[in-house]
Amino acid sequence: MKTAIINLVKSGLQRVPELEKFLDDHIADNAVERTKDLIHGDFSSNIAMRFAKVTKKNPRDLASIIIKEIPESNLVKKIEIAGPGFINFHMSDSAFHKEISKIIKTKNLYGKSQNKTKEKILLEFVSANPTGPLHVGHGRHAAYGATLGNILDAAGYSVKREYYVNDAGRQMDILCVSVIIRILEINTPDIVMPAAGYQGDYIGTIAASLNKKINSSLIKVFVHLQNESASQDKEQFIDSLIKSAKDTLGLEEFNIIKKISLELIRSDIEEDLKEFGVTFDTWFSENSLAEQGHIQTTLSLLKDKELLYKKDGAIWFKATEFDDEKDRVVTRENKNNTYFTSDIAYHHNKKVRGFDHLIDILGSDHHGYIARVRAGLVAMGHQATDLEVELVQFVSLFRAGEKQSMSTRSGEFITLRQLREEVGNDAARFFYIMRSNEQHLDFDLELAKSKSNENPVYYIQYAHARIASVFRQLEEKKYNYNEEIGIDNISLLATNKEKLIMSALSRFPEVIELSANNRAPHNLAQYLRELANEFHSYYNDSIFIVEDKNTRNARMLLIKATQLIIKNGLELLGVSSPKSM
RNA sequence: GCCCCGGUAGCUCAGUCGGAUAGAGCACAAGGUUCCUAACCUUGGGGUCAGAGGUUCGAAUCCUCUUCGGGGCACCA
Repeated sequence: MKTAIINLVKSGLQRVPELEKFLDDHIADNAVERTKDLIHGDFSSNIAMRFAKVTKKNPRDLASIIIKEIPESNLVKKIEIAGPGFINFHMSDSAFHKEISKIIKTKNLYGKSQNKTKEKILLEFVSANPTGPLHVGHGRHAAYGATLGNILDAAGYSVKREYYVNDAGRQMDILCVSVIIRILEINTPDIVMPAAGYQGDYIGTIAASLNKKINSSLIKVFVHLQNESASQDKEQFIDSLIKSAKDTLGLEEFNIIKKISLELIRSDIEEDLKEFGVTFDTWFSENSLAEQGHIQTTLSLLKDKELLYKKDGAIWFKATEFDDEKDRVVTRENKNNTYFTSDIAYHHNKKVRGFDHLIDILGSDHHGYIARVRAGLVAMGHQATDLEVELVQFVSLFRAGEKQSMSTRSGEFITLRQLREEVGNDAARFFYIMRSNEQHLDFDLELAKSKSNENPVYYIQYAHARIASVFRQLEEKKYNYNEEIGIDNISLLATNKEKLIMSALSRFPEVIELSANNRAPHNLAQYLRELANEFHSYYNDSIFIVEDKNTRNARMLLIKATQLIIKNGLELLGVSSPKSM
């Protein structure tokens, strides 16, 4: 609907000689917006004010020149100049009626782009280290990423979702040692988990499920452990434990325990997310990059480009040549590559796999990392704009006004699973995305749990359920819903409430477009609340199941369309649409 | 010290490349159901858009400075 108005404005511009040259300007594409107040019509354009200066004309005069050139359309009832030079469009009733029958006919396709003509996007999100269960912070990433993916899909992008599994590096060794200690603990209960190990109960669960025989050589690890002195650095201590475990068990045995532990945790995360309605097209292993030689290829490519140098025994990448603030180590003094090296290879690999645009969803604490990854990507021959990073701010969990702690190592965090069990998937999904991702989120457990009017999820779901209930009532009263009669009599929808709700419904495609462009699912959440509000208001104002067959079917058609949009919208948010509550 | 995000009603937050009288929910006050679910609706009060300058026809929105809160500035990930 909005596109139609934009096209009208453009064809008006086209016939004004001094404005013709601005036709392709982005100003023309963004010159039309919904009005806040219906006394200004349905759509409004500020185009005359925008071009007043370059044409040296009074905005109102320019507006009248443009209006004269705008072609007739049966969508538009009236065009008028208002205020300092706005061009206001009052839509005809039939324009809205057409939109409603379009919703009814296209059903769940309404508002969604049919052909995937836009960029191929790789959306990477969550990517939490597989060292323990997801906590409530990861939940926000999961909800935001999944919803954004759905919305981008709906807006016509081809989207693949990916989870990057950090299955290489030191923290995996720490995980493995933590598991070994819990295995030893089964026969040696007084053994102590070092401070730098993973403390969570799930480590014990893994140890128990491994069902490993106690190898007598493991006692050496135990002895080593007993020698822990209070003065020793806890990070150094765990490193020496890792070394001694590898030596006594042998690398092969150590890696078996590591691999099994990793897969147990990773598959648990996958299951957790799946239950949350969040699925991925690929689970990309960091380790596979090294195994398939991508890290070496990357390093030698950078070397060939003379972008690497040695200093202090380490190998550095000239990140400063690509707008990073300092050069970065790719290979440490101990010959191990850094995490950053994997990331260069990884992001290069994403491009090689044929994606036009890469979106990474990261925690806001990673913002300092962006410039460096982008530098790596550009060094590998790609565009700086190929990589887009969306930052998600932290989640604070509140219970009875008290802030809950969230530290992974200590094991005292609230998991995503616990949250879902407590408040339910629907409330969790909605609460996570109802605020802008750039905003710190105070997640109020009591509120999310409350089955009351304080909870915005139920407000929207209730609108959907109420409509289902009206259809049930219709049957009980022995009436049939006839869609054709409804469409034939759609012009009977003419009350103020009906106009308001039709206007709200016709906004849905614009909201999808807006949410996609702004990477802002909360826009959609807010829209659904407004739509539900229009419906509840209509419900209280009007009787749908009336005697007159024509009016009855027209109204049922309208609320059917409303139900469709609410369902489509909630589906994008990953929230269910109950038929009764 | 440098960088990123934020500061909008009592509380939690929306606010579309800058647009018309700054909005919503909760809370508060007053009403509404012989009729399709009251998990609902209607009405009302409530604002130095953190502060100060600037840009212009027009600023919550853009620029500069100040201030407060969160985060980041590794041969960790």
